[in-house]
Amino acid sequence: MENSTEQVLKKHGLKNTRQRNVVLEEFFKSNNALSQPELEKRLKGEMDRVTLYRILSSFEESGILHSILDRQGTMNYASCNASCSAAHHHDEHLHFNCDNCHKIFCLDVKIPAVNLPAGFQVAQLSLTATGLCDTCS
Amino acid sequence: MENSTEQVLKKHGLKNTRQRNVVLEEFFKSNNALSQPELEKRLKGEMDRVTLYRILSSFEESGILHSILDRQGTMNYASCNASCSAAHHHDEHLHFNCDNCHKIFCLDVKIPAVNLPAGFQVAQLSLTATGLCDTCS
DNA sequence: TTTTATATGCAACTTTGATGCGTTATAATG
DNA sequence: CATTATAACGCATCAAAGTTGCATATAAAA
Ligand SMILES: [Mn+2]
Ligand SMILES: [Mn+2]
Ligand SMILES: [Zn+2]
Ligand SMILES: [Zn+2]
Repeated sequence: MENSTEQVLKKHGLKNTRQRNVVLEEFFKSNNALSQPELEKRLKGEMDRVTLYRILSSFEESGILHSILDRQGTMNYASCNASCSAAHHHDEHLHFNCDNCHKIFCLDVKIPAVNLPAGFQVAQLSLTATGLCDTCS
Repeated sequence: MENSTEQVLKKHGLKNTRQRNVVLEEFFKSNNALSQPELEKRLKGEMDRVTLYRILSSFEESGILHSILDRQGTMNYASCNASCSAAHHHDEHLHFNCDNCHKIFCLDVKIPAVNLPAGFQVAQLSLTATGLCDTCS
């Protein structure tokens, strides 16, 4: 009987280590994005700082997580939806950064198309909102 | 006879120091945003690293520059338009981050309005595009 | 020209992140 | 189940970005 974090690791072809399961559990428990500093605080004693960095990178590369830069330049991570893979991320949605609780939410809001001046070729768009989240407002 | 950087400093009520004029000249010479590391490289020997940080902060606070976070989390700065002040920045336009030359351009493209889920109150929107700029494409 | 507030330089420190390397543990294979 | 190759981990070390405290220098006002 495998738990769900182990299933996710297997599905993405990653070795089933204690540290990876611990990190993944944090995301399963949270409904918003988690910053690297926050994760480091929560997992102090559980694993080395460097291991956390490497796990986050490998999770992003394999399509388990996607990264979000907040207003202060801090790296945050959130679960990807099921269709994400190493080959392609499908995370072009709005990210909401609450000014009060500082949480970051992935909202199911599509990024509108924009008209750019001639010569500019868009590869990717990112849209971030600041303000008050639904619980803080 | 004052040069234009001195006029800008006076207009914003900032002391006219050699270091501030040197920093401001870099922005007058550039048609794209400048990153902190790039500025530090260019102004090595001209002033202390800490002074540069403090000048950039004061310029942002007084509405001379606005800050832009690029994809790698590096802080960049660009000239504000004439109507910006300490009280309010008017820099809600699209920022284009070229994948090739890595320059950041402030484009005169308004950020479209978006519909958020109930409870979320937007204070500010930021829209960033990556791709190829007009000279690289 | 003096005075005073502000800006600067320098030292020290923190945080975030990267890299090299020896050791440990996973998972495949026999 | 035992062996073994390889990937992951822990630890040490380093670098870049940014902050803070304090003494000194310098604009700008008096
Ligand atoms: Mn997201
Ligand atoms: Mn801009
Ligand atoms: Zn909130
Ligand atoms: Zn370019």
